Amino acid sequence: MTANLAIDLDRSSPVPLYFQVAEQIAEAIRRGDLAPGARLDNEILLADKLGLSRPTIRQAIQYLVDKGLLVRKRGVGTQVVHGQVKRSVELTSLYDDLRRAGQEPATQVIALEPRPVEDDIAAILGVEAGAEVLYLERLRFAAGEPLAVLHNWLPLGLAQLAASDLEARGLYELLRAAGVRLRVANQRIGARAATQAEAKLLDERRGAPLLTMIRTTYDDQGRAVEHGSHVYRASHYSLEVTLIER
Amino acid sequence: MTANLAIDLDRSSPVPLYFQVAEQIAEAIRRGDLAPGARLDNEILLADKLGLSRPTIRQAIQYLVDKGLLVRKRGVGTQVVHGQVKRSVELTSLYDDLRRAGQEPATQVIALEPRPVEDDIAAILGVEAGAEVLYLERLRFAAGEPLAVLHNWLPLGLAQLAASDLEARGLYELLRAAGVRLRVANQRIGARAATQAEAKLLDERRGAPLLTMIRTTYDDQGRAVEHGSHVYRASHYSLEVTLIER
DNA sequence: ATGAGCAGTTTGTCTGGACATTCTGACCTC
DNA sequence: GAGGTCAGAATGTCCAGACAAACTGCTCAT
Repeated sequence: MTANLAIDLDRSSPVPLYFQVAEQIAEAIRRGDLAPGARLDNEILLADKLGLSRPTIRQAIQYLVDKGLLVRKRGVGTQVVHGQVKRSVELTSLYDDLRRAGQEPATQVIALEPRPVEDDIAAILGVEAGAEVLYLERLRFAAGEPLAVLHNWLPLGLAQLAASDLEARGLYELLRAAGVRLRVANQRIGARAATQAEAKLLDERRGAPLLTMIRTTYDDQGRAVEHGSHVYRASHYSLEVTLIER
Repeated sequence: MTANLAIDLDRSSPVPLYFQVAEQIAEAIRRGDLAPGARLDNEILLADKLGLSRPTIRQAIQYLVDKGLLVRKRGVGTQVVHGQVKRSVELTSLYDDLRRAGQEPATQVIALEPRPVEDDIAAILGVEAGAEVLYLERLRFAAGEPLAVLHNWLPLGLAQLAASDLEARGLYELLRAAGVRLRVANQRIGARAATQAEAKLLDERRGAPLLTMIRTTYDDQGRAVEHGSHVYRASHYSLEVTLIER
């Protein structure tokens, strides 16, 4: 029942112990050593086996519960969730997602310039009305085909963004490299018909269904660092999300 | 800087202390007593003030960080996220969402019957191929207008679902009332054009953009308890999601 | 047979403490 | 004035233990 999984710890590593445990359990699930429905050893036994305290084990398990890989039930135990677990929801940009899927993303920068901010965007980003913000418009390709039109507004001074950088890497990756730490994002997802201009850019017919996403991202100080309004070709893209009830 | 918020605890209540703290901080944020960007007292001071231990305070704060209301930064402190925080992502059904928004939802049950399962659905639900599952098809209205067509498949025996129940309440609410504890859901969100049949049901034109959602929900034992394939009128509905980076 | 109650198991909550790591800002040196 | 250094402050990690609550399955009485 309780698979005997081997977990080795490196106490000299800077990687937290709870994280080492969590990673190795997750790996065992991915490999199939821990089948869906399998029960883990109870926390106390597990702590004993690994020479760790129970809080540390709990932290590791909680981490995986939050990611949707495990479920816990008082008086019963901890089990692996049935059904292949999809990639958990992370704060990634489309570019990262595509590259991970082996899709060879490419980007064409249409606009990259400071621009006086409109009032609604100013309110969202928390900058003064009339101030300048960086306006960015891109066309994203995957496997040689146009996939999405991306509009972004960013406060000035966050990072030095060059068009050449944006054509080689994703926006989030560049922000992270510039020391911005993304923490929270609110997204609104909808759909609408393509306008003629959008249809032309995306190689679709006017009226074709597009997936729309409006997103605002905040950093670890709670400041808005990016606002985006994007449209995707529904025929070529869909979004995946995992929800976890606490 | 650090707002002096009054938190009172009831140690005789069955509600966990960390949750009482979290709720009252969240309430202070909603009320505006804690403005966006405001810093909380540090954990040790807070623990001291409330007569709680630091781990308990940490648990309360972590809960709000996970919900996207707060951000923490080592060496600096804990701050309220800028920008009005939307309702966090919870495992709710469309029905709950609509009622919370004061939209007066209504439901018309089109089909509710056991039916031999198709192979792909069987694999998703983890039931044997050829077994029977409950098939459910509903048309959902809001404010008198058709809003979505909902298709669901459920393992038999989970709950006794009557059409009259389904017309008065949401599916998730009924499942919860029957003792099913929903924990994790995987969703895929996309868009496509309406077929003629869908257009007729939803009072749209053929080809109108629809938001699609395919969702599988698991309970606290990791078993699939519901699979749904839904389409929404994009002109009347959009989804909101909050992502948090750990 | 059937139902109620009880005991064991397991996770949930909470305490109190220790040390590590990271960030900020002030100070000092060159 | 520029740059590096260091101390203080805050969160991050980890430990050891205690009691509470919920679930399961067994036992016992009816």
